[in-house]
Amino acid sequence: MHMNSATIRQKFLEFFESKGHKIVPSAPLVLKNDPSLLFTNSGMVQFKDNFLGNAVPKSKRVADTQKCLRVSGKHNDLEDVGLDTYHHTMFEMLGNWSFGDYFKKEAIAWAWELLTEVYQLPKDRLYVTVFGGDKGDNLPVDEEAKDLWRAVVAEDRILHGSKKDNFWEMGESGPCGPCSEIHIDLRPAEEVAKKPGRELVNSDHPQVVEIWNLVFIQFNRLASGALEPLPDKHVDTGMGFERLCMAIQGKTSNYDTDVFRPMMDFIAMHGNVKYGDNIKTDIAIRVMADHIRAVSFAISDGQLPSNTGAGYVIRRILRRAVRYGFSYLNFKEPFMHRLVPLLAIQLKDVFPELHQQQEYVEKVVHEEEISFLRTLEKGLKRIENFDKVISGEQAFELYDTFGFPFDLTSLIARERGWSVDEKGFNEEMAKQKSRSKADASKETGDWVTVAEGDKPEFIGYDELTSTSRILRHRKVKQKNKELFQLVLDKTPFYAESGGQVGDTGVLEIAGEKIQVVDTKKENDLIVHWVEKLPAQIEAPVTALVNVPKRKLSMSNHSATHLLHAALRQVLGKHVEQKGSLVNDKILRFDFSHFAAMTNEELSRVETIVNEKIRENIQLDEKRHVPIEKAKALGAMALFGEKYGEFVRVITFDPSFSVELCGGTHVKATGQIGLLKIVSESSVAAGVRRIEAVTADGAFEYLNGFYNQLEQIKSQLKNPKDVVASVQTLAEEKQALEKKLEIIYQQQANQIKDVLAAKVVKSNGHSLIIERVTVPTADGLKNIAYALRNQFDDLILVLAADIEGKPQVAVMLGEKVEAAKKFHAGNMVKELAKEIDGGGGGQPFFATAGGKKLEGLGNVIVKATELVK
RNA sequence: GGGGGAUUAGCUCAGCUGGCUAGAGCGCUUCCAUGGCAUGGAAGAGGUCAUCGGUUCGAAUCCGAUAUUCUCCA
Repeated sequence: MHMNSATIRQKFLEFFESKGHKIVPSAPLVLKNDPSLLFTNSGMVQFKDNFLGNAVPKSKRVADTQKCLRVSGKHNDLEDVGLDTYHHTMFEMLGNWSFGDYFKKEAIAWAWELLTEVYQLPKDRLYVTVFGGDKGDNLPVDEEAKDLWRAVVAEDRILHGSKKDNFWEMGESGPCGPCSEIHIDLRPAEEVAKKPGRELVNSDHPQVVEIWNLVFIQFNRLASGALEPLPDKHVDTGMGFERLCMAIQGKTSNYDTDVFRPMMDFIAMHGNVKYGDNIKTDIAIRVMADHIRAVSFAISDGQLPSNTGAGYVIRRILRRAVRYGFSYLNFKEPFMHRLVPLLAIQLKDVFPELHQQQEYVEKVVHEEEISFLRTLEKGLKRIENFDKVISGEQAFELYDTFGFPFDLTSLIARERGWSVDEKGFNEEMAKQKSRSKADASKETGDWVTVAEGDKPEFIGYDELTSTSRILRHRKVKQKNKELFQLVLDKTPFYAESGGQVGDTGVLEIAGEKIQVVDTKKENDLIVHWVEKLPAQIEAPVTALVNVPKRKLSMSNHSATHLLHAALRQVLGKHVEQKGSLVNDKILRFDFSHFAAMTNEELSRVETIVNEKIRENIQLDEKRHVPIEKAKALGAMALFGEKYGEFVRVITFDPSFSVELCGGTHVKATGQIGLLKIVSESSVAAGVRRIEAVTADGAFEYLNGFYNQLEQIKSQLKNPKDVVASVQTLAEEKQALEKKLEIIYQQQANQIKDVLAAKVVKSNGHSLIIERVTVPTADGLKNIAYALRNQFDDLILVLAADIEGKPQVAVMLGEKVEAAKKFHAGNMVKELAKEIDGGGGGQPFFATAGGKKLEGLGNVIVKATELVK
């Protein structure tokens, strides 16, 4: 049966919609507020809070296709992608969920119905697995699932799986449970006849593969390792979209489906090769076709390539693709960015965020390619200095310090018949890793429940104090520093999010004051970071936010909205927020724009914002607005931001600034007082950064300048025009320096002439041995060089008094130097003894300094003897 | 967050273990040659060697701190 990939995806969503599921959009690829994960790596990530009980699900039945990214983990490593025919960095995961609603029965029946009836996959090629039990966890075989399968599948197609394959866990701790997988055998009939597919399930055969995993979440794993049953049971399923397409379209590789093939043909055409002709070029084509997806979607979700964290992963993925193109397809110029439009069109209807930002993504990719190609070029130059045997340290330095990939080093070495010490390289790498690990070690303890409570409530939009209770706490150990995390039933503390920093403040518990050093979100949980636990953990807590700090943050945050709107007015609608930081000192706003802003543009933006401040526009805050309605109001939603069903809308003048935002804001813009832009700079290709200060910060900033100017003015005796005055001063200084230089030169010349007149001809040499007084060592040098230019048979010894310090200089003429009878360096060393000093230099010119000024006379005497 | 590197003329860079009065190519200015030019020739301007401190007779070079930037690891 033939179906294209778009149809396959659509049928999945339609199927579950018909079974009462709500179809939701994919969450962004890049995660915020989750310390345990950098990227969405499976469909369930966006529902984590539902499983953890921290959030109420939007609907009890949900289905979607989710963008996922995997670059490391037990089954996945970036370096494997492209080598085989089934690993990917970015992939789509189709999934259906039940939150305390249906369980194994429906999940199993529907999965089977979809695969065999809608997709018409052959039943005689399908196998299912069920959890076979585990002694360590004291769990039996999942008989419930097995019975349900028996209703549709022959007994001999139902297999038992180990804990590794059939018991799913979110992480070290948290919700988990047994799972049931559906596998398909895609081998040709003659091979199936030789060996039954059931023997190849879960044995890494590229054509006997898992296509769907149905997870039945029924336990919670504690940090101690023990399991406790969950009150609500959930279903979490995930089906790899690309693999499903392969199965339905009857291909033997994910890359042969219409998900990848058009892209690969495009790459092959421009690389002047044919896919399938050569294993090396095939790998390169797959790598590029795969990686551009991960990179493009990460960027469209707001993650720029960078040198830390998630951004670094994106950089690595892009660089790997460039590397393969460079080495095997001879792409010496940026090429990857040209794939972006193809991808944008292909997935326009599924993930519109890329299509909407196509130009921006292209630009970022292009710039990143250029910079990496430059890195490669520098590395290639460096390799030219190596020879035959490249040591592990050399290869590692090239990689670690200069970013030159190891496989390129060994490739080049192979081409030239050189050798590379790979073992040595790996050893250096291991050292680097252990250094970093030692630094990053962190231990997180189990949550200790103090009191039961619903989802903690944030009341900080309206209140800055509250009377609360501690719900739970835990210990976190990081770099020998012990901190505690507290969760309150309700809190006025704002948790870091949307760029605004977390609140600090004090918790008062039974007379004890506990400092809150930071407040952060962990998924939807508001976590207060404190340095110690209160003695009376169950007593009521008075929570007091640090008000002055918070107010400044509010001022900066509201100003950010005004700035955003003003930028769109001045520069155009292509301006989109790409990041922001708001604290009590400064606001930083990153946005997409392709050129540096002119001073005129900056001042227009500043003027608009300050006008809006003076208009003292009242804050219009709407909570719980349905997202569709908010968008209809013209609210700016950000790419890469995860929004719930209901959102908060912040408006300052409906015709000026309407934004979806969870941050805290001033009651009216007048409270901002003043906004002053401090700097405008570039962060990446197509992204500019503005830093600004407001309120007290702006006043201090401008006052600082004012005071500085006052000081300068008074230093200059209060001229009418300070700027002109400074300019004149600088010009005069330069002119004076020139004059002084000329005078020094003249002085030196005079001394030189005097000395030249005292030349004594002796043994065919022009001898000058004199005591002089000069202002600087440089002057002494100049005189010596001038005399060398005058006499090619010169032997010069000068004993100088330079501002009370003895100095000796010896200079030889060209001929004397060539004769090699005298050596200035040796001579000066001998003479330096007389002034308690040391020195040296080149064969024809050397200097020495010392401490004993009275010794200068002896220097003359000794020098006279030396040249005899 | 931790490690390594870089910062020299407007631009791209050289300057080895401290010591040729800090260089090259491109660009710039002036002049000469040709009908024209990414033309050829000649002369010239342009540098607090990132900043601050230290070691030394002497620091672009060695050491420390700061700033900026590249890069690897987490």
